[in-house]
Amino acid sequence: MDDIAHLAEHLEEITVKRPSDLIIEQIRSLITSGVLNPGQRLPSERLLSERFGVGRGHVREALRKLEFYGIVRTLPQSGTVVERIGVKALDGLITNVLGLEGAIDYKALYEVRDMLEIHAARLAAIRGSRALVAMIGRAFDAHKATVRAGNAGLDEDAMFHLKIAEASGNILLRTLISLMTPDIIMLSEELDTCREGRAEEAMREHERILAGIRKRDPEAAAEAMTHHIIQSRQQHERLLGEAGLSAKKTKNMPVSRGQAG
Amino acid sequence: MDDIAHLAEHLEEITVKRPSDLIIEQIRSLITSGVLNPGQRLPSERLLSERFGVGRGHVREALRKLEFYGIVRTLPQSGTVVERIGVKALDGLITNVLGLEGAIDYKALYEVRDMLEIHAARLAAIRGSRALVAMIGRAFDAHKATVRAGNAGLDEDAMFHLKIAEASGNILLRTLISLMTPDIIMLSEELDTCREGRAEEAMREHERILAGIRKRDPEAAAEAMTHHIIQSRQQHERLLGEAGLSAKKTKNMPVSRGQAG
DNA sequence: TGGCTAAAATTGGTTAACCAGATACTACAT
DNA sequence: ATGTAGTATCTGGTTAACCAATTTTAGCCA
Repeated sequence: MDDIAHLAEHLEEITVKRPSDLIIEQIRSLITSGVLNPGQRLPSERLLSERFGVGRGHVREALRKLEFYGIVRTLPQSGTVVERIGVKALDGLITNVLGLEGAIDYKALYEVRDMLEIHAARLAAIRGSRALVAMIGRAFDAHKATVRAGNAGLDEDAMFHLKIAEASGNILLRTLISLMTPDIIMLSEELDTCREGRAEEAMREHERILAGIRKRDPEAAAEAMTHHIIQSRQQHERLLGEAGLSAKKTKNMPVSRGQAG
Repeated sequence: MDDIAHLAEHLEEITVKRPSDLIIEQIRSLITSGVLNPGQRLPSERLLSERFGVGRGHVREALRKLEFYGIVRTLPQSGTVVERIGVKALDGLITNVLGLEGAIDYKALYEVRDMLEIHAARLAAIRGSRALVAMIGRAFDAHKATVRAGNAGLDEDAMFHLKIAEASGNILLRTLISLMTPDIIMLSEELDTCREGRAEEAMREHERILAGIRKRDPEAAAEAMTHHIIQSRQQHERLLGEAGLSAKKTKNMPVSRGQAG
């Protein structure tokens, strides 16, 4: 049995490249080699699938991915065309698409999220409608009640942030914050970040953010959100350190997942 | 014929709801009504498809979408489970998923992009590796050469920004900037933003950004990027105004497109 | 009774066949 | 020669059937 254990040491992890990624690579080389030019129509899905010796589903998946990143455009019953973008940019973009290996480390996630949340608070103070600000207020009340009842209130905490994102009036901002929310919630749960009165603390920080938005004071709201986020982050980093997970990766971030596993 | 013209006035635009979105709504009501709890397994794809009277493909598309937004998780040959997140947050997240109607207006796109690009420049100055900073330099040289040759150089311009995003060392940031790049390029092309020496101007602004990154001066880099972006934006807004397209929408932003049309 | 094994049913993954709409082509009338 | 109607073909969209891995369950043995 020791032989096997010894053998195992030599087994390197193999990366099973997805069929769709291989197809994307092929399409990239078609573009960079000049066989396929911007604005031009790609071969039909059927042709591509039989040429690659794989089901049409995989070809479709690859095309959806490229369409998602704005590299091609599929017209129903007509065909798929390469966007009219310079070849260098196309090459760079496709490289990025293929570059999203696995998961994203939390440090990266937090960095982006912080930026977005702070700006969302600012925008909510500037242009959040009366109704949406009232929604934020209700979300805060729900959070407060849950925390006062002795619960962690992660659920309500997240809703508070989502409502602010909604009130920002920027649908893209809202969507991106929405995308990151599940990971934040699950990590918080895993680390039990709400221990030792942190839930109560977070609630009070929320109160300041809400006050800033209600006063229509963008900088106050942004400052309060910055403070809240710094506090949360310190707590997370401390707990990640305790658990020895300083470089922990997410499992859920969308950009890391192929759209069809 | 006047009758027909008159009739046309009364024809309201109908929204053809995607099958996948209808399925998502059903799943949401299963969750909010308590029939389906967080952590629990969804019915099989087969059951859902025959229950909804639609092909399994549509069910799969709906599940991919929900998985993309971190709401469910599909395990191969095993089943799909709802993430262990509070019901309120799940409801809010699904609402957001369904809320992404059509396209995104450019104002929203620019707001988010600006935030991200400025921070990317800052991070690139702080932690961009020597090799990556050199890549930014080469991208700048290529842009400069193209502009000096009298071309718009949109392609090379985009590459410069992408390289900075790469040097930021934040893969998520890089991905998000990458996502927005095609729309920016296509709008710039459409508006012919590089007219009247704007290309040369942009190139000089790039030069300042590059200098900041090379000096490892984060704030200088961020400031230069801010200046560059303000200039670009003013140009864009002016031209959008001229063309009477002040509320123009994108056609490509990923979050607005279902992953599988 | 408890634990193990093997077979059957269920799962998502994959492929192939079919459908309706868009396109390109051809024949015909002008 | 040219514009046009009709048809054949090709496109992506959709569905259904098949496959392999997993899970469950029934049966057996200690």
